[in-house]
Amino acid sequence: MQISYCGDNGDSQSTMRKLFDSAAVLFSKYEFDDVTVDAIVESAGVAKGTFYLYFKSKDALIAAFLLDYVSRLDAEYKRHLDSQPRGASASDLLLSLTEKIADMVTGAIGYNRMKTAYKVMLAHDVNMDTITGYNRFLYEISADVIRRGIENGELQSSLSPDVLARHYVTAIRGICYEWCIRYPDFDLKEHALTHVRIMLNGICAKPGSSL
Amino acid sequence: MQISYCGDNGDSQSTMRKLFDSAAVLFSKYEFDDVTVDAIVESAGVAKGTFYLYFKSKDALIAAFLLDYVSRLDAEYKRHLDSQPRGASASDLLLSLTEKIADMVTGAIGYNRMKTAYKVMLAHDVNMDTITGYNRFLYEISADVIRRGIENGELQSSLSPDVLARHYVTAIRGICYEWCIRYPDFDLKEHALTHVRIMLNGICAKPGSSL
DNA sequence: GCTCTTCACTGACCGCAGTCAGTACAGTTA
DNA sequence: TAACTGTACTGACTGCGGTCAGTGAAGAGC
Repeated sequence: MQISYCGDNGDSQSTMRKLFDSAAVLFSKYEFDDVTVDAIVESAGVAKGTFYLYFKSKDALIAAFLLDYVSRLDAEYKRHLDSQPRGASASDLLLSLTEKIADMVTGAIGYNRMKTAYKVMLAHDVNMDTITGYNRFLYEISADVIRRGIENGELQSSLSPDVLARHYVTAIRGICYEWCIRYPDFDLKEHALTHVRIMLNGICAKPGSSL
Repeated sequence: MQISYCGDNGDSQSTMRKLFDSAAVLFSKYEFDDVTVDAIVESAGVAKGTFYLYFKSKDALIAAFLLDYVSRLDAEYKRHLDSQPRGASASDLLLSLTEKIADMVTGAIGYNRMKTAYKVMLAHDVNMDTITGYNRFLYEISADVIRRGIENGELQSSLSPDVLARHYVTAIRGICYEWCIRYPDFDLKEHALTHVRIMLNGICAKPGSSL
């Protein structure tokens, strides 16, 4: 896993790694909020000032941690899609992807990490491009599904697959945000599936299909 | 305007008002982040501890400030809908409402207030029910539009108007969130209108309509 | 008169994120 | 050898959100 911000000459690289790895250990044990920068630097055996040579802020470190996480997530989403039956329709694929995302969010990722991620993205002084940038792998794989659906006539829209994929991801992100602010009184998977069905019916060539 | 948390016997009420009003003045001049609790209590002429008798946290005060704001916003949305021509279709009303919301968000409310609102909602230890609760007026007025659309056969869905309204508001909130994290590189109004069109086509009885 | 309780209010204090003037030391030049 | 430069690192310090033991005044009961 590659971390940004590093001048990579010997020691400085390893200091950064020490900080990142110490933080990763602490993050796996405690909530982000409960892990102090003091604890991280103590565990890494460096002074507090050193931390800020390598990370612009605590949020920046959290962002680096999350970016790493997200790229592995997207790889898993891709694997999930690839494991679907050959003849699956684009709608089914998109719904299956949605279900998979909901499962990951409510399961492996969990409320606290999601909440922190959404907070950090709002901070806006931290580079979260791997998560928010349109070159994120998730945009690519959902655009692929949509493109194939359009090519075989199953889906139809005046909008490009890329634009539709952006609307899909925006919707999913919005629903995950809603899950965070309503937690635990919100069924993420059910809401996400219903929303995607509403959207799909809007771009389906054959209307009147089940909702 | 009614603020929560108040024991309302004489002096205590006025101390709360002093705090709230001092904060409101400062919030109108500076960003939320730049207004310190120390500045608020100094301006209100009370000690810091007193602040925490009336507000659970700085976020709670901001929430109270925003709640007030939102109820006035929703009233304006209602007025906007009422001012639309008599024969306007449900789709047109929903699109017009969407446009109005986008205008308010990018205009009167602005990036910083939106960002803070979305951050505070994530905090989850602050009561934002007036904004997130399903009894928020915005849910009611959008459900009304959808209900009338269903009743006159323009819209069709196995889902209830209330559920559809929740999906509508969730979508709008999600797109506003997206606007915040991409600010300023995101056309809120255009994205919101397109998304609502996608959703509408999904619940329109007459398919094949323009997208 | 006197204690006891209640309650609005106080401000010194704490924890934590983030800062910055300063140190130590390994080259580099003269 | 001496003076200079760049750089990895340091830790005391600041600012701010939030806490809590304590104060003073206004009743309640005797």
